[in-house]
Amino acid sequence: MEQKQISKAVISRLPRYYRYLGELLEDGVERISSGELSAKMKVTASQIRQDLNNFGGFGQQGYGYNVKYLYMEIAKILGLDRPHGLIIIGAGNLGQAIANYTNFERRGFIIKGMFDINPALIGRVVRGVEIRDARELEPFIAENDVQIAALTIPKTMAPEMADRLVKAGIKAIWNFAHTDLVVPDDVVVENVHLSESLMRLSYRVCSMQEQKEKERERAAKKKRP
Amino acid sequence: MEQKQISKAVISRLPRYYRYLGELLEDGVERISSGELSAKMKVTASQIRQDLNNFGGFGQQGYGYNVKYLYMEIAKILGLDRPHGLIIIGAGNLGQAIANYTNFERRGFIIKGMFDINPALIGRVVRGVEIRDARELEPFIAENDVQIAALTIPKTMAPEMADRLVKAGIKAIWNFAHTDLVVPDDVVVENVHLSESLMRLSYRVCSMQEQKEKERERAAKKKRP
DNA sequence: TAGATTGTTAATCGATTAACAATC
DNA sequence: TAGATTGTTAATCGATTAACAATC
Repeated sequence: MEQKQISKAVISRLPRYYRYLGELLEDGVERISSGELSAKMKVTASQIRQDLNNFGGFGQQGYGYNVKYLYMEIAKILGLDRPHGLIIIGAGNLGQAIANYTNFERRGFIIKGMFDINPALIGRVVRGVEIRDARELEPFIAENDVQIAALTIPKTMAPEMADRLVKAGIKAIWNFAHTDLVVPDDVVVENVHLSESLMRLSYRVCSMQEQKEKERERAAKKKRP
Repeated sequence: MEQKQISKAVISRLPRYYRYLGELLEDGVERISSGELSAKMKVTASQIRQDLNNFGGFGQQGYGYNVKYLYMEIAKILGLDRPHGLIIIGAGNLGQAIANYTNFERRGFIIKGMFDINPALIGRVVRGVEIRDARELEPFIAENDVQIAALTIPKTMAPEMADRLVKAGIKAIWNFAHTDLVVPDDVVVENVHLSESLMRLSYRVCSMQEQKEKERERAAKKKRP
């Protein structure tokens, strides 16, 4: 919760620390050293200490870190200690998957509404949340405390919808559409580009295959030179 | 398609280059310079040239890059020029969302089957793909050419299922379960941890808010010192 | 040829790791 | 007190950017 621009790399590691600490907490572990945590998480102890000290000294020399305290401090840093109103734009499978994931609500992400343009979906209820007509979007945002919009619609409609969301006063867009959105500087966009993730996977599968082939060749050459 | 260990950062940028080149191709653009592409993508021209030259010289001095050629070369690098058999483990909303995304098939990711343990889902057909009983998993993998498994099941069941997949000979796991999987070195795991993505978003929303408050304070102090 | 733009080397910047003094 | 482990500084490593010679 400090200033002086924390690096993106650090931020992206915090949720993973949070997850591991949550599991330790469930297992009844009271304290942990950076060394033990490092072994569990497969990162260096140095990195853990360095990362945490961006936000203050949460540990104690000779003791380590109190799991529950650190867990709650990271929650504060990530803003999980306060509620965030969330709407889902696009009530297809992906939108419904998000709506159905109860853990988000446990972390303070309150699903206020879902929207779609498909008449077959409008009116249906997913986990207690009604799917509304996308035309009702602007008044809904104005009347409800909504910070975040998850955008789970086709990429062709995404830029126009992003504009509407920004104009309606949304603070952040969780973008699942396969396109880059253009928004003002003070609106946060977090992209989840599944196709890019799958391509990275594909690259890694192929290079793994190549590596294995090369090894096989080398082995064959050794045997029969 | 070269060796000498390409950095992860480079790989993760390739799919985005690929996406932009695909759009340029659709728009009928024949050639583009690193400078123009850099302006479009909001990255430095230097980085584009540096990234591409990891894999060979695709451009031409004084001309730039041929869009179609570069597009196809990146496809080769990413392994999109050959088919990848894919199965989906977990036929809930998320699994169905993946099954319904036609673009994956256009990139060579062929959905061979879907699996679930829920009797209400088994037998249903999603985009021509039947949902099968998870007990049929091993023989199915043995008989069909399956490289990749998308894992869209709850985290409690994920580790056990990952073991089964590895034993059955799967090459890569596209992991949507909120947990880290332990697999042998030659099995690729690509994680999509949505909850971590949402927490990063939350952090950024909160720090944006803080920044604005600070600015407001500063402005107020100036006015009334 | 002159202009444009790459490929590539060198310089800078930032992130990670190592080391250790401070201290519980 | 002695041992353990943090917080933090310094060293290393890697990634990004700048610069420019090569060349189309």
